[in-house]
Amino acid sequence: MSSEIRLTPTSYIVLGLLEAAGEATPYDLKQMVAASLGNFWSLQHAQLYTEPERLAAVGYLTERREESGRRRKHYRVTSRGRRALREWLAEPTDELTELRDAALLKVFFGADPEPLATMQVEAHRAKLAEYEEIMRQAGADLPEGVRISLEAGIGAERAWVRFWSNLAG
Amino acid sequence: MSSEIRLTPTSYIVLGLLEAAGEATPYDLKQMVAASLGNFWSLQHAQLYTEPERLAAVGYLTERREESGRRRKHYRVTSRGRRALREWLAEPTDELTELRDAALLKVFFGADPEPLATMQVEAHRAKLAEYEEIMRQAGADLPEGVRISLEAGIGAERAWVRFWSNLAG
DNA sequence: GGGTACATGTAATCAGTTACATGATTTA
DNA sequence: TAAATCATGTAACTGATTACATGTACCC
Repeated sequence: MSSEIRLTPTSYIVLGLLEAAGEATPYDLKQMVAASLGNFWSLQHAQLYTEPERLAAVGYLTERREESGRRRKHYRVTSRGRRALREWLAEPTDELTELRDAALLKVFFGADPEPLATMQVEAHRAKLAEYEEIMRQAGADLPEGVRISLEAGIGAERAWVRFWSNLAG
Repeated sequence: MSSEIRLTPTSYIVLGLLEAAGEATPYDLKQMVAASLGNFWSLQHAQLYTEPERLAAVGYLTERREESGRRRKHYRVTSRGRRALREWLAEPTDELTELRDAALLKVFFGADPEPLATMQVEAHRAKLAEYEEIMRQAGADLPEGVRISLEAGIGAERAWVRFWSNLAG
């Protein structure tokens, strides 16, 4: 086994999800992503097939393929994978995420803000409501990290609603 | 000239910057990006060489190469390019940007929030201060879209500072 | 005039996206 | 049982990143 690859955020997502699940197929991963993480960091389903393969090839995961029927692939984190995940988790980062907001990009280049603001206020309000609903329903039961992330999402959405509302006149 | 390519945000950034500049070399574009846009949507410098080429190949830009000396390439938007840009600007979007924040991802997967929060508060405070300084110095002279984008950045940074401060205990 | 930093560009690689394909289940 | 939808996977493509490489100007 060739032994070095660069670990990307996608890698850590796969490692993190598998660590939580014990064992999972790419489709399971897809479900998990859709359930919560996907709100702030979505992935193409194809990546959930290729990334585990990449990780398994260098010993971060084991792969077990069903012999009959659907011949699904089941993955598990190895101790090497667990170590990599723990190291990543233990290392804080001062990296700042960029906004990379398409609507804002248009404004930057001179688009009329009004129609954008109208659409964006609505979209962000909907997203905010969705988050708040999840928080109301499940807030107390969520793992701490997940709940905190949700709070971050709520904070960000509120900021966006405020921003675009101001522009909508 | 083969006539269809997909226009990405990168494409519109190049078109938008060139439209503002009249004529520019990739290096000029790099400077422009660094000056303001890069704060919320950065690009690799190599993209500022390859993307204009891509756009020129299908008639969105013209390319003029210096005959002597550095043989720089100078680009200009064609009417086709201008039309594409205008259409993109005129079309509002309800697309919501994902957070995709590396620090938050760690929290999501169970990292200890404290050290992360400490680092992040500091980094976001610094960024916020930088934005506010730009606003103080140049705010009044900035093109409207640029100023509005800057305000968005300030709003977002404030939200992050608030969020991470809460976590830093 | 030798070093250092800025300027300019191309090539190679790779992660991520899109497209394609087929098998299994549910539903009408 | 036909149609639609969900589940599962691979292949091809391409945009973006990384790495390399050289030219030009400025400074000590």
